[in-house]
Amino acid sequence: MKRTEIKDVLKCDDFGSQVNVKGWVRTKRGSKNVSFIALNDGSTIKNVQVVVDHLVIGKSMFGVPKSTKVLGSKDFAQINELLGNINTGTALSVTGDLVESPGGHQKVEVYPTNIEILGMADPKDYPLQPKKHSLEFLREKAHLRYRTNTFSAIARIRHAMIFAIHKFFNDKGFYNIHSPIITGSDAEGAGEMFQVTTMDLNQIPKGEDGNVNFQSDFFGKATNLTVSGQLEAELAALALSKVYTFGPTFRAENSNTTRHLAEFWMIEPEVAFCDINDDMDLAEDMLKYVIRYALDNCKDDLEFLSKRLHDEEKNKKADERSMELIEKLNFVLDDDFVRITYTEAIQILRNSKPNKKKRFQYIIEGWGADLQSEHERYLVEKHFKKPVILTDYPREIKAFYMKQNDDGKTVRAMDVLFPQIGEIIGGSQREEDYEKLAKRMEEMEIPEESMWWYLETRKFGTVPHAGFGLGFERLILFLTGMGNIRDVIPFPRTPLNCEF
RNA sequence: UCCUCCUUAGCUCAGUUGGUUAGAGCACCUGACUGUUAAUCAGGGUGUCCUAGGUUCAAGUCCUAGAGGAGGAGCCA
Repeated sequence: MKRTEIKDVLKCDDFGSQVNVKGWVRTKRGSKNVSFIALNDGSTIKNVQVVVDHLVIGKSMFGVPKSTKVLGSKDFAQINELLGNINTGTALSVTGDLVESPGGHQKVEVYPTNIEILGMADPKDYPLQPKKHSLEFLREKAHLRYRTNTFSAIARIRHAMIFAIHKFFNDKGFYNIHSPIITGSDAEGAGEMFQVTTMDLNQIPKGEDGNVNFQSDFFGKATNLTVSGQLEAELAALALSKVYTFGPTFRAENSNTTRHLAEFWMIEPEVAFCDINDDMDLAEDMLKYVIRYALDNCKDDLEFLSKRLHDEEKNKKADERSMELIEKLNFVLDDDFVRITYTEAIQILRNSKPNKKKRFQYIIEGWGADLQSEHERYLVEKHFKKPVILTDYPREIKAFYMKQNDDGKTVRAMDVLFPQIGEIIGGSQREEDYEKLAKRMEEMEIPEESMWWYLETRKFGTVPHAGFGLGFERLILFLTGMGNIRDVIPFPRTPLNCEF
């Protein structure tokens, strides 16, 4: 019989019809004559309840005579063995009647005439119990944590967001670009890189100067994993007009926080004939689109995660609790993001209470200081109480490729700041003037010879263009209300941790 | 990389000023129960108190070092 997914079974009202469901047991409860099995197949966060009448299953599967009433008789040995092998984690194929549930917690349930055990799970060894586990414990069981409500919900939302992002850009006429994962450029300027080599690390060939000789390496030169697809995306945008990348990104920073991964996924749109204002519009539109998509398509999972967050924060003081998850998502949709310049932000921060009362760990003295997370959080969570886009940062604290303003002091950077997670997007209008770009690279000691291809786009038909980078896992953090980025990617890579 | 905290049963955790045989809830095992909703009821402790040294008559508890984990900061997305 053809399998029906549980999400469809739960929607069905064709009572009396035969169905087959397959899935993994979440809990089994039972009394002498009847057992209740909650079965989940990942198609939805909801379980289907399988109600096993011991006499009925005995009759249909093992030919136990209808007249049998003595439960201890040997006719029941097979039934008891079957039920004994059904535990949390066991994989089952269940065939039976779809019936309207007399219980209050579900509309339908399955009344089986046949149960096949597809894969057993010894309850003495299976680590997941029908109870709340700590996220730290589940991180160590990353191979099994998909089988929990929290992590299956996150997985489904992650998928929905991947799809929504592609749909958003496709509908707007963007082309998806596969930027390279192995790069020969060591000047992407976005952080420490992982080296890629096939050399025997015990016998590294050295040149006469004592430095490593990469000529015998696979590519004949030093290579790394990409830290950004932006530079390649710019090349594509200066031919295709509107492009985006969505790929893995690698940073070898020794960052030990709830917001950093060594391997993460990044979305980087790049648009020609576009200035920083268009760039901000695009960023705001995209964030609102995908949040709207999640609210429209991931309702059950978001409701579960909202409840989870609420339970988690029960012990916190009222003013330390976060906003209810779905309310928070709607809140982002309802208002325009605040757009202010770095200079205006400094003014606000200098006059703020925590700055005057020296509550900030880093006191804002004057223009030019880099903003710390405490300052960003103050602006977003206390002052404006909505997402903020900061623009026109001092050029000294930003990357070489950002377009320089006429004031000679600032660049057309824009950072989108969200509550709790801080910087979710970093972007800029790019410097399209060859002379200015080359001069800035020289000042920042970026070797021109390794970036000749990038510079050539400013020599041949250069146009104003802009783009940004969105950290995918930070988006998922925000959407799911989770507190640690290691819980929104299936197999997190962080310093000293590359399990699975 | 810096700062702070944590590590006791399968899981979550309690364990007082150092003092008999180290505890609870859940899980698990045994049994009871005619429809449960993280079922309930009765019984059962299943332990390298992270590791290695040290102090002490006596260490889960104090000291030193190490390992692992978490939170915050920096870097950033």
